[in-house]
Amino acid sequence: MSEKKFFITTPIYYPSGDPHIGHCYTTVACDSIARYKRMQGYDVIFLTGTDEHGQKIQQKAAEKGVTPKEYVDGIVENFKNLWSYMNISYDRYIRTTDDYHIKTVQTIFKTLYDKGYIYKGEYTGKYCTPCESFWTQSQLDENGCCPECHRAVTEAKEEAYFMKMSPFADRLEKLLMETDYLRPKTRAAELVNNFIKPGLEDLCVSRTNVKWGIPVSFDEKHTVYVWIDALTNYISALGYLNDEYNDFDSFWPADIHMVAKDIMRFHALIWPAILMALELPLPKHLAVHGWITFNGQKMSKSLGNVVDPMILGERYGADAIRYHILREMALGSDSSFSNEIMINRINSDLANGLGNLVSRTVTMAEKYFGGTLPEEKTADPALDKELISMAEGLRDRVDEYVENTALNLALAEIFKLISRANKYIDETAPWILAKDEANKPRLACVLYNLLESIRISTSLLSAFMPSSMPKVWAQIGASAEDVSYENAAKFGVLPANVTVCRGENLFPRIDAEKEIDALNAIISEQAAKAQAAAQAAQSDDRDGAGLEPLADMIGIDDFFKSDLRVAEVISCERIPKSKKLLRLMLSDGFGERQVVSGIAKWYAPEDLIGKKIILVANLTPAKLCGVESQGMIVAASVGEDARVIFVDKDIPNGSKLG
RNA sequence: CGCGGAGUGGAGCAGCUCGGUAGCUCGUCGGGCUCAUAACCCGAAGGUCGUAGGUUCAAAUCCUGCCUCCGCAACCA
Repeated sequence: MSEKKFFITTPIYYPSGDPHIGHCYTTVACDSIARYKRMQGYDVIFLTGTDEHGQKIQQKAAEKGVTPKEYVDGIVENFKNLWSYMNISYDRYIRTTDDYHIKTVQTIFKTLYDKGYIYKGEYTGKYCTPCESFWTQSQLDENGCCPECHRAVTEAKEEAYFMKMSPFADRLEKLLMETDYLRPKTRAAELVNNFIKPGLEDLCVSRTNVKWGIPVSFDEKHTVYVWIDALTNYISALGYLNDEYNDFDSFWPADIHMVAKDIMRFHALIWPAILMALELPLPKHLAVHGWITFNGQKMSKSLGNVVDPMILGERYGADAIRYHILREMALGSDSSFSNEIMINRINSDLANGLGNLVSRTVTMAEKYFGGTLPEEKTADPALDKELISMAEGLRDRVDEYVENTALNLALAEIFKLISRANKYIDETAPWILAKDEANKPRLACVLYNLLESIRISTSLLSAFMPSSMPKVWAQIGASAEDVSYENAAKFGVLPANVTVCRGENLFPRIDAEKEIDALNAIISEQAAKAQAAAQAAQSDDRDGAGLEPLADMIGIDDFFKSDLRVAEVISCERIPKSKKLLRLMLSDGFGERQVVSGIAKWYAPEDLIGKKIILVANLTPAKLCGVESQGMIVAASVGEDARVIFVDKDIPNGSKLG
């Protein structure tokens, strides 16, 4: 057991569907860091897992006619298969349905209650079942639906436990602004200004209408709501307040929690607050990365552009995918993914750069020396010095980048040496040396220097591309000892009479045009399937694809509660400060009234003036952006868009619909 | 005047903290080489560094106004 401990985590993923390349992104990055740290001699725990509770899982399971546990068991299997395929070396896989985790969560909940941080209150709000989220009225989207998934929300009011957040506001602000907890720190101001300064709201930490979850031990009708259940996985997996493991004292606080930007908020505010309440040390770093965008768009199932990492892996190899993901990823910003970028990257760096370097070096060693270099060598410092010093210093430079979670830069640094080695071949022109027997010692030295450069770069690369680097080592005749981390900072480690052995091409060059076509075909096929599936799921009606599900039956009386009138748009203008709102003056037959409508995205004021529309005339007035709205304009939602329903000009203003 | 980020050769980015020859990767064009996976190496073209001012001997870099794009927040009765 090493004295040096290192604890790194991915988020626990929500297994409501199969894993995709977004999950890969975080996990591959953590895996590479974990492997690198192990190389450095750290005693590492690399944790990943799944967040398996909540109403959405309950519902998905019900749809399939299985128990929630059976349902998540199936998805978890798929996650684990993908991780195994991608060579993810996690040490621990936590499932929030594991007994020991449940025990920890219940104990923490009770502790926080006893300390007075958790109290019983009442929650009112709109709840989106698929997203497992409560939303305030103001957070809802243009159709009054969930701002995340745009599906209908339900009114919910219930007794609930809350956790006080205000006691931690000052410390959270300091944590974000004055420490390097958050990476990149550029997002700290955003969090502080948006959430801390306006006053942190207390956090709803229990639910009564969700059965699939961890019961509150002292009040069994309550189920622990997502935060305390999910976030505490990071410590329950170390054995905090449970008997499953005994690593909390030696591995906490975590060195790195890595997350994507959509859950940054929870890890930057709520998780530290929970730890503060428990009086536990805070994690050292929260590394936030962006999303993978596909051709500039966010990846989404509805767009059908979710890339299945398995398909890519089968075509190009898991390591090529890992490399591409890691090389493109910069902390903070989104990274664009497109078939073209990926293929170009694989071709230029892996095939042309590294693969070809290994190939030409090994071939020359075989061709000129029958595979085994002679011991007698002649150095030429003028030509060799730069390559050697670059190789010797590489490890320290990569160390620094890994330390800062800048994996893209770490890889760039390694590939600088690979490029330099390719250039070295041209400078030394081994094929000319080979023509004269007298130059053999010099030739041997050149090839040896190349093999050493390859050894050093691939030793370091093995943390990022674990399955293909051993193949290189077999070709260059390097032993396990030769490619250790220790030796990565030394030049001259391979035996002087090293024997090489040519093998398969490591990274075959990809025919870009052909592959892009093939991938596009796969993607459109997927999109078609996704649409068909959506269609089947939504409704039996063949034309129902993409439509919202039909609402519950109501009586005619309910219908007549709403007073729908024809009205004419007299004037219309944008509301400054708002992207979405238009202010309309309507003539409703009785007089004029002002209505605010969130259609500025689709209609310019002049599109509406003089037109007749349908007005919901008996809505209680409300203020939007400070402007009073006395009614609502009827519009149809077409996917993300809205279309106003216009009516015939000869229907008089004020005519009642029914 | 909500908060924050960004605008640099065809594409993607670095440089801006601490002003002083505008750099990297890919692409394009020309050349070289033949050990290698039509790979490798060299060279060239291509940029008013969003815009208008200001400070300075000197501004991509500092200051001010404006424009555009992107997140987040407040609103789509």
